[in-house]
Amino acid sequence: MPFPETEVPGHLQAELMSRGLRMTRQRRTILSVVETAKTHLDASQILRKARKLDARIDRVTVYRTLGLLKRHGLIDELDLMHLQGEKHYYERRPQRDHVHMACLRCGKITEFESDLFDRLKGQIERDCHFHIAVTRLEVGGYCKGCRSA
Amino acid sequence: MPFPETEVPGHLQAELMSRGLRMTRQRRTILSVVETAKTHLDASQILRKARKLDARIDRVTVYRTLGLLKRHGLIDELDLMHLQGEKHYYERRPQRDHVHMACLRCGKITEFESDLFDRLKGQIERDCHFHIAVTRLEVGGYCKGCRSA
DNA sequence: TTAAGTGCAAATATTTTGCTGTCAC
DNA sequence: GTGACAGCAAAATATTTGCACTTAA
Repeated sequence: MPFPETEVPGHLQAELMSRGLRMTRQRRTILSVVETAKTHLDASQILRKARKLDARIDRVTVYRTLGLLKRHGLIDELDLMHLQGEKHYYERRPQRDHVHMACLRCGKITEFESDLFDRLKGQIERDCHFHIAVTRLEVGGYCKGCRSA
Repeated sequence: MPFPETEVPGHLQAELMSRGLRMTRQRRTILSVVETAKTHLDASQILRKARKLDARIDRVTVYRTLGLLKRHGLIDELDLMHLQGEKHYYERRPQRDHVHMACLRCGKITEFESDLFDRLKGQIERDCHFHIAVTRLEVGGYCKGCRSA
């Protein structure tokens, strides 16, 4: 397999169709925006990018499609420590959960994967008898550049 | 010392005063609500409880006081996986960070402290050269009771 | 005394809902 | 053909801001 499962282009579309959901013109457009995003986008940014591909897309449809993807566990919702208002950001669900670090000074978002995080999740499942469906680990602080500045 | 630092009654008030902030009747009331809360409260719940102690408190003052406590690192803001809408919940900053587990079925919130979490934070600080100011680890899933039901 | 804080009203931001018409299957 | 979906308008929810009045220090 040339790409990891979640990075195959059209993966989201294939997942939704395999669940018997209808693939509309609008959904295809929104999914492609989410799939090709290089940063964490909020609903308004997704709407703007989707409209560049197809002007006939309503804001509500973006919200409904994001809700759909969320409910099916295909994307994760982030707050990024509410660095800029109360909006939510979205990313394709990764194979491996990661930490989101938000610099409180420059606003930069960094991601970090860690065995300790994987082990912590295992510990939670075992010790708390809690079946984890989704995780969100965000830390706010100061990045390397901003610490020394 | 009879109580851990953050649980001393009046701790929040003492902290704010030591930082040269004015202690108004309204602030005292709101601080006491936050300090004595037994569960995670949102702004509206805090307002309601504060008004039982003193009817002359405005919703805006609650928001401003919560913002103040947040900026001074005296309380933490939680989303609790947005289980009920987009409101935020607040808790006194604990001595030791913990995981918040939110059951997606029954809505129960559980807290869990873990050495692995402490170690993960240490790893982030070292490996990413990131100085952590605040953390938020929330996991959504199914609690023991709901898994077996 | 006076700068910080409060209350009120209004604004802003984000997301959701009701309903009618449209389109994927 | 029909039930799922989209668009539009409006509502709901949560929070913030401007400004005149009040009060802690």
